[in-house]
Amino acid sequence: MPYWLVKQEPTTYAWETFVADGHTDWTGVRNNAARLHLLAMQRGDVAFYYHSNVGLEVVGLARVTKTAFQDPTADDPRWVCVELVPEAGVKASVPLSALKADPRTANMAFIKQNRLSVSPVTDDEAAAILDLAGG
DNA sequence: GCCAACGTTGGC
DNA sequence: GCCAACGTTGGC
Repeated sequence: MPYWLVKQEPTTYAWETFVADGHTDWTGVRNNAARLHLLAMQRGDVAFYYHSNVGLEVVGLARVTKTAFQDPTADDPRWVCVELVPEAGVKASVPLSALKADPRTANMAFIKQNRLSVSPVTDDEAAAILDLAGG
């Protein structure tokens, strides 16, 4: 089961807003590496939800409910988005500092390339994040 | 406010 | 096709 990490600034679209909405189309990705990750997402995959800029922590888990389709906010039809629904909040949010400090997560793609808005998470990394989040 | 990392653009 | 310049993003 593949895992992912999506990040968003809470001032733009906070986890709490996402929960209130019940679902969202993950639009606005304009980076080719992130685009390839969107295309690789399968229905049922879990994505960790990370607050960038403000908060700097993993705050919840989302589930992919629609695989990649054309991003309606883009002129170029190459850009795609997926639909996500909030799955669960985490017991304890996991700060970036904890991810960096833990050898199990210190080498995550997300940490090495923090500008990527969608990045893959390995099974081991996902287990470690869930552990840090209190299960 | 600064700097590092990365992608894009444009001149050659 | 290369590479310097620039813009954007994100963390500190």
